[in-house]
Amino acid sequence: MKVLTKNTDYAIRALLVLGTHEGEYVSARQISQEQGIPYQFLRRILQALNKHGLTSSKEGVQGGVRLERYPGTIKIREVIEIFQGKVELSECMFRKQICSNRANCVLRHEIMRIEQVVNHEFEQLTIGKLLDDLKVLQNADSGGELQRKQR
Amino acid sequence: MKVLTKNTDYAIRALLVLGTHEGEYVSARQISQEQGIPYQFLRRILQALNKHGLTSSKEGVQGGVRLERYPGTIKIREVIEIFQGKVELSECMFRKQICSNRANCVLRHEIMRIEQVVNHEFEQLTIGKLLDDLKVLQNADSGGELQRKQR
DNA sequence: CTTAACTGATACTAAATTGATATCAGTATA
DNA sequence: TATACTGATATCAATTTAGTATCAGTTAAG
Repeated sequence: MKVLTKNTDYAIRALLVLGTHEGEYVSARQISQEQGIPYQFLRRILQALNKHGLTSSKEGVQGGVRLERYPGTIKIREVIEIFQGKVELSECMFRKQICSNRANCVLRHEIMRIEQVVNHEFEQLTIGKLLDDLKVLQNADSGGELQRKQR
Repeated sequence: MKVLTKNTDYAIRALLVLGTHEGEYVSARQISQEQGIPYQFLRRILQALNKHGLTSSKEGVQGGVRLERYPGTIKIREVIEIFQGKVELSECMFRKQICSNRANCVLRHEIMRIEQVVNHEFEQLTIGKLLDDLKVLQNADSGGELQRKQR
């Protein structure tokens, strides 16, 4: 049971790359190469991030994509919702159906509580937080793909 | 993004029905009707629960399925794992790949922390807990499918 | 001792989702 | 004006999900 899809995965990684180049345009090609993300797949992901205002783009030579918001304000929850919709543990039965059955009500209550716990975690985690963690790692050890690209 | 599939959903509901008839065999047909679960689909689910020892079955007339464990010991996490495998937020990249990329390491660390939070919740929640909640509801209000069947 | 109510075990199908690729048009810079 | 870019889609294969169907065997009840 895999909760996060490739879309979300790649989006987060792309945002991390952009976060290490704040203010600069970075091309899809470069992100693709740095992170090993299939180019065309990544392009669609970046277009979605653009549409949702997380990033903006510049066409033409020397164009690319850049962050439009401070990394600390970009919640992982948002990213997940762009590509996978709202996190719901069991949407069909517990949410959409009229709760005609007490068993469903019970389940719904507990399930929704867990749902809130999960959402809270994804709400607290931001691209900024991940970038901070990255910096700590880079100071402790000089390896790492993102850092090398900063040279 | 729906985390729990129908398999898990139906399995939990079937276990709740069985929990209200502890020790007795209940037929797939009856559970199907009570909970509105497609009969053949439910049969496969019950066979899986049998194979994993949560229930046992008796063939022939007056046969059916019954709980083999105390409801309080049946964790929702187990049920999920039977039908959806282990809860992993992002298995492919963060877990299976060698962590050659610092960004992945960072993600993995945070993702695994959240993963633990989620797993802890599903570990704490048991069929017994849900049955207790059910009883509280039934004492407060005489509606409810499961209760009616107990007459 | 036969019928009917059951489970065991699978095989099959349709639809949705996921991951990935391809194409063509337009834009900006060197 | 060639080239390095994005915008916008269209298409595709593999997998997963939800659901259906079938046939064989078992047991209780009449």
